[in-house]
Amino acid sequence: MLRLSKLTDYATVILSFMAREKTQVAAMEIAAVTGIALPTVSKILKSLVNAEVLVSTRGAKGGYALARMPEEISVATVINALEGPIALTECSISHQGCEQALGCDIGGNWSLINQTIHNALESVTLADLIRPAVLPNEVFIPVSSLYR
Amino acid sequence: MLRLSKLTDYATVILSFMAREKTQVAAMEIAAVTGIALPTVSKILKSLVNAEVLVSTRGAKGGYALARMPEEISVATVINALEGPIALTECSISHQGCEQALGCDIGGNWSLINQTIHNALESVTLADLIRPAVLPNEVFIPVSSLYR
DNA sequence: TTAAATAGGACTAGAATAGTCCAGAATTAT
DNA sequence: ATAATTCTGGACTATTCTAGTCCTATTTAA
Ligand code: FES
Ligand code: FES
Repeated sequence: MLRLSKLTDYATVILSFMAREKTQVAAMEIAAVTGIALPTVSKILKSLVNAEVLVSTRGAKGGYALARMPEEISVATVINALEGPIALTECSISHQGCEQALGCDIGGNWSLINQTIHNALESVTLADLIRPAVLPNEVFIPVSSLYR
Repeated sequence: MLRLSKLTDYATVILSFMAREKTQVAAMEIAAVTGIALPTVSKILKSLVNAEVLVSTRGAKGGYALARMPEEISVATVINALEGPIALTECSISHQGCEQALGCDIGGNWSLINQTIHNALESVTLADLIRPAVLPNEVFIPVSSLYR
């Protein structure tokens, strides 16, 4: 289904909240507001700090805050923080030693696809996500999916 | 990591082979050529038939063949066949009843992202995959060649 | 009728994800 | 100082998803 992991999804929710909040907030507060369990929130925040998307302050009155402006935090960065490098195929990452299948000599054009997708994700920022919604009218849902 | 499932990867390998072959081939033959185990090949082919990417002929001398020209089979279609609808977030699919997190009111702009990615995958066909390779960004130049 | 294929679906094992928990370190408040 | 608060790092478990296998039925050719 080419989906984002749940954790990444949560991350965008959390970050959206933080982008609106603008002030430093504690993990517990985020958990309360979003309805995501504290340990899970905590885990996500830790990943985001490691990826330098957030900065943290320890101790009483501590908490988390965005490391940069929402305009400068791309969706690609967030996905990267939670799920590692964005790439569709193995060979796109390692670029060597991929022996998925003996008869495979695809290689080339996949990286073009990967690049395209990466660009798409890189071009959307947190700021875009919290904007009222540009709404591209209709979302296309394949008929076949309705019958599963 | 936003990756394709292994099965989908296999599918592209198999389809690439079939696109070159052009004639009807049996599952066993494909298994032999690609090095993928027969039951697995079989499973994938069945999915592709259901998605109408392939047509099958039963009985002795039966086998599989592309249902359309390689130019008319998009990567999006293939992914769809193996993994279901392409969408990054839950709400993009059901468009209702997504209660991932209480505080979430993202919605809108994600579908823009989804749409972009879907377009990217829709615009690449089987024919593109088997083309010698347009080779974008990184091109590997053997060090040895630099000294000639 | 027999052999060669695909069709469909059940099933198992393994891997990845989601989620929890705890002991430790840093900071502030008392 | 001491206590309370809050993040840190990693281990751990449970659950879900994926990959892969296998079996039985059906179709077709010879
Ligand atoms: S999938 Fe990596 S070489 Fe084909
Ligand atoms: S992720 Fe679905 S509503 Fe927010």
